Amino acid sequence: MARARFAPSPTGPIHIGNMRTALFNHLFVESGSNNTMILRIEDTDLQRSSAEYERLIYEELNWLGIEWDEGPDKGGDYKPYRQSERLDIYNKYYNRLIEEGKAYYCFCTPGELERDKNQTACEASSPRYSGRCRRLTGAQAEEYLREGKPATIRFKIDPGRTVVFEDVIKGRIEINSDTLGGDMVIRKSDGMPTYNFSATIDDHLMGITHVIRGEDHLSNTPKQILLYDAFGWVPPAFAHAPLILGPDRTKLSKRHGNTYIGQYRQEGYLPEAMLNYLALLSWAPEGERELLSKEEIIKQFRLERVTRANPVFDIDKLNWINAHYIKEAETARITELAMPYLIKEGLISPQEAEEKREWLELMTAIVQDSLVKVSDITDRVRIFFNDRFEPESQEALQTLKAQGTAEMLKRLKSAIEGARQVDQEFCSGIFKALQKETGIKGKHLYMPIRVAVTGQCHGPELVKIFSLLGKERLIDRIDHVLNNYV
RNA sequence: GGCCCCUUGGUCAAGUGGUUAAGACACCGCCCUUUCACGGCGGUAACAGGGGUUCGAGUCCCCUAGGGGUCACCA
Repeated sequence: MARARFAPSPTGPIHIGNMRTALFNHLFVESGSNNTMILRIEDTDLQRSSAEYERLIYEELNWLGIEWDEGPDKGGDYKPYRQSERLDIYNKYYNRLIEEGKAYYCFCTPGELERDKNQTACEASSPRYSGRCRRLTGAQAEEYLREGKPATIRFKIDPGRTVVFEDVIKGRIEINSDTLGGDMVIRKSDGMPTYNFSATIDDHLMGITHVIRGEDHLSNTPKQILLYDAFGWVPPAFAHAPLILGPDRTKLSKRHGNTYIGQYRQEGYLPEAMLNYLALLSWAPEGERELLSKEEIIKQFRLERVTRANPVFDIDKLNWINAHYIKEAETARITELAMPYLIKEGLISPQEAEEKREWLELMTAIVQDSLVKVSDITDRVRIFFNDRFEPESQEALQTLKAQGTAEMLKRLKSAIEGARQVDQEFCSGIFKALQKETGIKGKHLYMPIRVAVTGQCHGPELVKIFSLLGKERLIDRIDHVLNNYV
């Protein structure tokens, strides 16, 4: 009966690291029976949050197959699930802390705080709030409030306390309250709660039993535990997963190329590949098989088996996994996914994408096994579109200029003209016959043919190329080459 | 800088005091293929360093070094 939550801020496209956090929550929830996944939108940063980014969160989660039982779009017994709609709730708890003397209004201006910070910066330890407004009397605070002075609310953090908790992944963690920066702001002067406050209130009120998140929140945890204590609540279990690093061992960021999950989707990575790879970062299955379906991963997943060291994001391995799933996928699906790339590349029109679907699927089948990501398809199938190509290189051109090529191609052309179909049977027959008639064999036979029908020295099997292009186009291409390059 | 976390091959990682220290990606080689890709087989390569504890340490303890995180009226 565990309840876990994924609580993103709609302040940008969803990052690889966030996605893995969402995934770990999902795997954890699904690995038990009767567990619940909650999606909570933490939109308390008014400047940066937007409805569009919230929409994107749903879209990306759906793409990867991460489901939730309660959320802004789904409702649930603990609604609302958007923090900006929970302000009344937070008010109640600020007041309670103030009444109990555990929090107070602070009227320090940003300038004052800046000055304090610069002063303490000289000291060896980390900066902390001076506690100036803590000493204000109730009457003074009332007075300032009446004057309309901007105020935050601060939660008292007494020094000399040791906060201890047992992290499901990291183990026992002990932190001294001296290092927490002093009394912390729980309500900003714009009336919004700060992260540590709203997360704590909501996690408690929503009955969250397991907080699974990135390691960057490890240092927030003691502050939150102090809040739980102040309210007399029992904190949930915490599980902090190590952060994903770039190849240079710094936190994964834009400098490392694609960091948003949507970019991978757009490049033609399959969700099952992404999910499989992400699950393999900081976690390993018990057996030796690494290519696992979501169901298989769920069956084995346990938070306790998540590693503590930071993994490096390895695009090579993702590519390998993705290529595997592309090979395994239905050709119809890959064809469908390939359409936007072919259209964008100008290889086909949107109408052709529909009308010539059957042929396009035959084409996709030919190159499917060679794709690392779906977008690779454009380069692989380009040879099937332009009938007026030039030989790709000097080498290709030389191949056509070889002794006897013209004669051989003419014979090939007339054989095709006379053929019912250019299929496997036709091909093996005509290739054998050409060998006999012209005395050209091996590489010297196949290469000129390949170049004559595609312009390239490399590509799929000739038979497949023949049957896909069909009689007319083959003849047309051979004529074109005969007239211009031989 | 203070505090916290971490450290097995280039990368992901198995390993919970006794192993020839798994496996995967990448790389290299061979095979398949009259091309490319796919595929098959094989190979190179690791316990950060130093002290302890122990009959015995990748596994436990300490120190050093390195990496990461965090020190906001951002989440």
